[in-house]
Amino acid sequence: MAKNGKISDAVIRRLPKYYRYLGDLLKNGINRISSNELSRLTGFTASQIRQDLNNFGGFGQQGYGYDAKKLREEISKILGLDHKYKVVIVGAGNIGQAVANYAGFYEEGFEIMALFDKNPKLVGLRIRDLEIMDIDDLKEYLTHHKIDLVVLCTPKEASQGIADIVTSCGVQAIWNFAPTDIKVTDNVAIENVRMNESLYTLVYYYNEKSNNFNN
Amino acid sequence: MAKNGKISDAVIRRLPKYYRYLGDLLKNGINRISSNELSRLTGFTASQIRQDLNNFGGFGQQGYGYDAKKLREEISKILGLDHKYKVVIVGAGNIGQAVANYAGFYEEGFEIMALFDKNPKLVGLRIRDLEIMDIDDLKEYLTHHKIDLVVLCTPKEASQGIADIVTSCGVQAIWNFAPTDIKVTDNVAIENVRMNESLYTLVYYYNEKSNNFNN
DNA sequence: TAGATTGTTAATCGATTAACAATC
DNA sequence: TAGATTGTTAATCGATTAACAATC
Repeated sequence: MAKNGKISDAVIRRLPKYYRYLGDLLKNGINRISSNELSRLTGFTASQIRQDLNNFGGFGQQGYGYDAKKLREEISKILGLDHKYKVVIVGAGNIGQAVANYAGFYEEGFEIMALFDKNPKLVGLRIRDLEIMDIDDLKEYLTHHKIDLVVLCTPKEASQGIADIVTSCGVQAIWNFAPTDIKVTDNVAIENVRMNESLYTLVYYYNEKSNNFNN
Repeated sequence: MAKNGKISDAVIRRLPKYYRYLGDLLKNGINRISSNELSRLTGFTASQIRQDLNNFGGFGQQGYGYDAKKLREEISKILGLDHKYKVVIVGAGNIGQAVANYAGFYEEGFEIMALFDKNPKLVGLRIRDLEIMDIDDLKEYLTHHKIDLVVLCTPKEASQGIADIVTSCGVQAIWNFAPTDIKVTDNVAIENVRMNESLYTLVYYYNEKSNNFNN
């Protein structure tokens, strides 16, 4: 842990992976897990796993390991997955629909409350049990509903404008799929899914491996 | 640069961001850029930017800065974006369709050659100018076409199986959107887009900020 | 030339790993 | 108890930042 008591981003970003594997273990009826075994599953070192978890408390037991169910619950609490979150999706194209349709999010407490789009061909269509609403009604909607999180699935030209609108309405979390950087005030959490950058990185490593082959 | 001469992953993952901002600059008719100005745009320190770029060569000029066009081309070469890549998408649901429909990928040289799906309701449908093919024909297709990259947009239960098939057919790059870890041999590049983990991380920071507010 | 800005080395910082005492 | 495995400190490693000489 850093001296200021803040947990580093690298640690936080490993927690979801622990959470996922613990879920898998429980599904397979395994209730006890050692840092060594978790290391084998996740690819992180056992030492790192113990360090990570000890940032938040001593969840294990010497000579035994960790109780998978209890540990998963603790990580759930740390991440905040023990709460429910009201979500609005802006941009109801493929990505917006993919998020709306992904059952896994609902199971973890993310409730899609509404979808908005600018395209008249999409407005009125139903995704699951939700009718896509007109983007012009977004501000009005947000002033009347307490929304935790907005998923930004608009073209990149529109995203900063939408971000400004939703944050001015009090939304404090933005999940951005547009390939652009969005500026928000310090009280707003923002997380980018950078598909472009991911693809370019993949291509770099693809070529690196191919080149090695030609050596 | 590490002693072994290998560029660190952290450096590689910053390159696409440089690449993007250089493109924006060129679009705005700006041809000259200093590390200081790039720092302001990207949020990385000027020192880091100079370090990063110098891993690959001295692309700048003292007293002047960098030529945006030249620098962008160099990064393009480093990442391998100066090549064309033949791409097959497996799983033609929302995510698969989103990738297929995203024009930006085509512009960067990624040619979608075919889409495959298991769902008979999707097979035969057209996405852009491509007919969705039956997953049963995937192996046959790959043996007759040299494909660089497979995009995995299947449910997580199917992804390892598909990965095994495509790598056995010689595909050496997998872009995986399924929320699971896939095992491949060392000659295959794999890159995961972990939407779940991204969302959980966002929620962590969202709660952290809210808690601060309540202090 | 003077000013600007890179390229590059050295210093710092933080993250990861190793080691082992504590203890179940 | 003996064996196992955590929690935690110390050592190492690598990444970032600072500084400045080189040079355009």
